[in-house]
Amino acid sequence: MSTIKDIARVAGVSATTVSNVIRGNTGRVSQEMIQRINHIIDEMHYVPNLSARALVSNASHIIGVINHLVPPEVGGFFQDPFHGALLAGIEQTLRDRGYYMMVRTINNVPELLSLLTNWNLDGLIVTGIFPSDFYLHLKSNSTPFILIDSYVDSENELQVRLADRLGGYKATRHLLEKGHRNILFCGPQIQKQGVLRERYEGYCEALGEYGLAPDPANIYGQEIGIEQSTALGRELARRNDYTAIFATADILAAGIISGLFEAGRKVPEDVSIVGFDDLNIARLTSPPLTSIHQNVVQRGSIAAEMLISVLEKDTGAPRNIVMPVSLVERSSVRAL
Amino acid sequence: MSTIKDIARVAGVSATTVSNVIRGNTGRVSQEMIQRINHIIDEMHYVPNLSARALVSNASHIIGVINHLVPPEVGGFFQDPFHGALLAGIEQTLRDRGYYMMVRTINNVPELLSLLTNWNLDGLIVTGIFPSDFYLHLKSNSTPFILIDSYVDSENELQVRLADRLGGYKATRHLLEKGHRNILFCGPQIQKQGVLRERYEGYCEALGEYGLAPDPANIYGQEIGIEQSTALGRELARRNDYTAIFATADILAAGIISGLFEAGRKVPEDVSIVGFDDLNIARLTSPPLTSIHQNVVQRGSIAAEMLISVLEKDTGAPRNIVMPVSLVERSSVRAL
DNA sequence: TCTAAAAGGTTTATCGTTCAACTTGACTAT
DNA sequence: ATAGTCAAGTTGAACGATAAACCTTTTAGA
Repeated sequence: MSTIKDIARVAGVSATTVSNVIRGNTGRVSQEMIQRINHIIDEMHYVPNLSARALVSNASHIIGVINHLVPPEVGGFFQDPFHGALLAGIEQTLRDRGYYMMVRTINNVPELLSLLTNWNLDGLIVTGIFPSDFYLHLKSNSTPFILIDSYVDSENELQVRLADRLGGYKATRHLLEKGHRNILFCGPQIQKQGVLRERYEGYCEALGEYGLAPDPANIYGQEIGIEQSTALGRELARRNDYTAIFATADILAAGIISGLFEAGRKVPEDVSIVGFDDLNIARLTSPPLTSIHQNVVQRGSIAAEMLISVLEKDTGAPRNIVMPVSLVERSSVRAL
Repeated sequence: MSTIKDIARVAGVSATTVSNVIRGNTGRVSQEMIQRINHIIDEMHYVPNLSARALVSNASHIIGVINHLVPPEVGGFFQDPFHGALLAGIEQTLRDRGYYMMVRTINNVPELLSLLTNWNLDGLIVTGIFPSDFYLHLKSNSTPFILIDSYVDSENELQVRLADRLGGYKATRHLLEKGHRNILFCGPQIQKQGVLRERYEGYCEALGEYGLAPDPANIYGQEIGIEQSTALGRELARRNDYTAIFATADILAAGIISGLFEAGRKVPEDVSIVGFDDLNIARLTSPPLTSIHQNVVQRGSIAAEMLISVLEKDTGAPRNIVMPVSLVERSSVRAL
């Protein structure tokens, strides 16, 4: 493997000059020399050693992608299709912009801190739900970070949010417009705040517009694992005082459909259902799932882009984006 | 951020001694000093800078996970559930063994080479189907690598293969035993060699045992994207000279089921189907899918483990593993 | 008493880059 | 003629760690 000194020797200049050419810092280098050096670099297949560069310049060009608390029932981070789509977008953008990506599951604060110091990470993309002490440690560290699905109530914090409330509203409103009145709400435990809370509020708002109030018996705080969601489907097959379901995640919806099917209930003939996320899986259920669409790949991509803007001191770039949602109609909802 | 010198100063020893303690190279350090240094390290929240270590020791403790040619129709690498499961296993093991993971999509040879020199990667886990010139470049480089789903005919090459032929055989045999005689084979273009070829050969072998020969009209070289697979389902709904389908990937099977459903054909009443991989999605289809199971997460984990064994000079470790397959019966096959 | 080995370190060079501070020669302006 | 400017570099220290070679002091044995 050739080093910058090898190139310098062949070109008959100092390493600094080569370094300047490589980094486009060519103010003090003649045109011929630039050509010459670039040619030699190609010839010798020279590639800069980024560990060395990271050491001296204290910037690694590595972005860490960390995650926490993606439920093991969905197979953890990498097997969760939502996070898969997110990663696809993140990776694409980081590659295009010349950054490397280091993905890591973080279980506790020391792991977080060692990740940061170990590699001089330029920045961090934070996915999954993070406990607040993680957030505090991130704040007190100088490494810039952007939050994706862990919301913080601060306009100044870098984050890529989603119009979750509107999504919940649109899903419910759609079912109401199709004539449904008794609509179940299924989603992981609703917290005081966060994604789920917002979707729930959208659900309540839509009901309100039709003069309906949420009935506690219609709220299922269900985890989105496969076992749990199919089990929920079978359980729901035993009730028949409702005609529709709003599931706050496609994988949950898919499980419910499967559970209902096993119990002999048909979608949409017997039960209508609307999902959320519009992941690939929404097109693979039988019937294909009507869902609230969000562009997850793009969301990852935007997160990466925003973080890089901050790293590269583009102060005009937005710090807090709310991505839109839309309803995608397929075949899982029937008009009454 | 404190450095090794800060620790050394506080402890009143040289940096080398601290370095020795950190790396457990404690032959020449007194017990009291070890305690003292460890205590100071904790106190000062010292974490070694791994770029510096990588630079001097020419070993980074980073393992690259590279992929190529995962069809965009399935959403690329990260959105493909097979590769997601693989990554889950890889990441888990790498973390446990103290390695970092750098995931990167490689589109051409220069990208491959720069990845290698940039970071002094300790090793490479290669996923996805790789063209042969990639393989040649990998061979000529000194970085150890292990292949997962790109087979090479060499007992000496590090790889984690699957009993694909047996899988194809078991799937087909199962359908035959249930009384099916006209069985379609659906899978991405069958090559002269590789995974698909082997599954196809297993299919032929099982047919042969029942005195049947594969009928070219029954072979569908279908890509596994969502659009294509649901389209195939609709297309297959127009034929009715068969009773069963062997789909060589669960996502393909799921699409076919969905397409058949749209066209009004029922699984398993009208058509039986067996998938391959037994991914999470196999439990979410309606009906749940009978599939050939492989432990993908474990496969990733084993690959990481094998690579690390090589890195750490464990010469006794196996170099070439073939993982088992088994049939998992769910509800997508009906006995005739 | 003297020597050898063991215990417990230290010193110095080095990894491949970058960065701040110099240098050198040619040209320009007065 | 002489200072001043500019183009086109060079030099040497640093980044944070590791590795090889070296150095003391203490202890044991003959």
